[in-house]
Amino acid sequence: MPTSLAVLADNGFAAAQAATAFLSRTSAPADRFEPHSAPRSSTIMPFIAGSEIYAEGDQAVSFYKVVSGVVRSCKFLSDGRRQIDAFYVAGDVFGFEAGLQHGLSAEAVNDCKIISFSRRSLEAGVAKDAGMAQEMFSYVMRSLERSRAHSLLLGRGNAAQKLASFLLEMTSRAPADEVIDLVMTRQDIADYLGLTMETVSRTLSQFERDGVIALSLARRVHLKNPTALRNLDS
Amino acid sequence: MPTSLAVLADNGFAAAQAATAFLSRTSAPADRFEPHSAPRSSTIMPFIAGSEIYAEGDQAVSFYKVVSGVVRSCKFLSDGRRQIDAFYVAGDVFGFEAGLQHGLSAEAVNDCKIISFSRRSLEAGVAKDAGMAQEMFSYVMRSLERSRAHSLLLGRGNAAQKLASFLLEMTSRAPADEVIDLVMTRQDIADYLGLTMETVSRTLSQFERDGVIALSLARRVHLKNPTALRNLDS
DNA sequence: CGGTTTCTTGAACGAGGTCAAGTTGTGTGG
DNA sequence: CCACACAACTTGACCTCGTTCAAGAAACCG
Repeated sequence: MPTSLAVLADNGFAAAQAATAFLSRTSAPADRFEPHSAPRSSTIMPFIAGSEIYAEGDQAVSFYKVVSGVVRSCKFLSDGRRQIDAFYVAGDVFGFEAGLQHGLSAEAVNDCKIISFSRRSLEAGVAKDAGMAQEMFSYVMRSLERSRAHSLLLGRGNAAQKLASFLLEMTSRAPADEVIDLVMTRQDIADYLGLTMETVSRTLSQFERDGVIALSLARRVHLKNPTALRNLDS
Repeated sequence: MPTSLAVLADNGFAAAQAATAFLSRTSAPADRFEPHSAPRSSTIMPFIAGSEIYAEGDQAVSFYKVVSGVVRSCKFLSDGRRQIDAFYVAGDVFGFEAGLQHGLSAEAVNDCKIISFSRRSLEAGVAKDAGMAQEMFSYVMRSLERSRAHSLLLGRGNAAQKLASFLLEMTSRAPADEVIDLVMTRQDIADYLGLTMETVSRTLSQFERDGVIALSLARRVHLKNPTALRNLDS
């Protein structure tokens, strides 16, 4: 197995496994961790909350993996609005591009650690090792699935459904069920769901009044009735 | 070059080219055609307007390429609504899945011809030939880019902006500029943009009143002022 | 603590949805 | 070739949900 993707593979993704997973099943468990040594082509970097990892239009010389913290990828519109495309948590890979430049910006939502991978060295490795291409492929397929799910979410009608989907998505990625610590602001959530901050706040308040959730802190959500959320989400 | 992707590669995508394109530039021109013989693993199939190519939940044993006509991929929601994820025209590849089953349905919008590729034979080829994996990769990257663009579109506010984006997207894929023959119904457009049929109709009428477009037939759009659309789209 | 950011809540407004006719277009059979 | 039927599209009137604008409350941080 090549070294340059060893870190990418740290959550149960040996290249050999990925080879069989290519186009067939990419649902490798994301919670298995194996020790590894960081290869030359990767660099671990800290980012403080709110700082920019890369900007729209930057040369896409690297791609990234979240070690800890949360990252948002987003686009700024000419009218000042912002659209968030995705949130990335520990284990997620982001920042691959078809073109030469990044089409979106990426920013640290809270303090986080990010591993960056040189795109050039990956390309070189890929030419030698089919397994590496397949591993990348599975990451891209996962991005594609998420992006499709996000499109579906945005197209679907009302605010309650969007927030139900959002909470369920966050739960599925959170360490514990029942309690989610949202790291992002209401504005972040709004920009992700195509709503306003106020509507997000109102809808969460309504969920609380209905006994579906409890908010011990503004960003700590207790799921009292996940089934109700799932019914909304449908 | 392996045979099983020869047809996939018919629009300027030799595997060798794709190898260099991997992760760097996938913007191969889609209008160059080279002669080829159909390999064993692919089958050309006609579909009549409205018929189903595959349904959500079907085993994803194949993926597909549009030869002629238009295909929509969509999801049916429990409340009876329908969300269209993408339209595919001649040259587009669709239907790859991370999992074992299709997450969306695909239907013929009008009469069309589709080439189907066996996923198994591709997997076998991929194990032998890195170039093939890279070629698939570039198709998936293109899907990812489109899906992201669609998310952005859906999140962005008003109906006029959505329709402007939609018309520009259709122009970019249409043979001639200035005149677009929309193949899909107003309902299809609505389900793609997260609007209602009525709003689509009203907005197009408004564009016509503003002299931005002309509608010689309901589905034939003449772009009188593309700049105005681009300004809306921003 | 005091200052600042984030979040919540209220009231009025408006874009888009809903419901309901009409109109245009298209294909089919007399 | 026309008449009829059916589907697709347009338009209008009303209503609803989410936005906007504005104020106040809560949480966070030096």
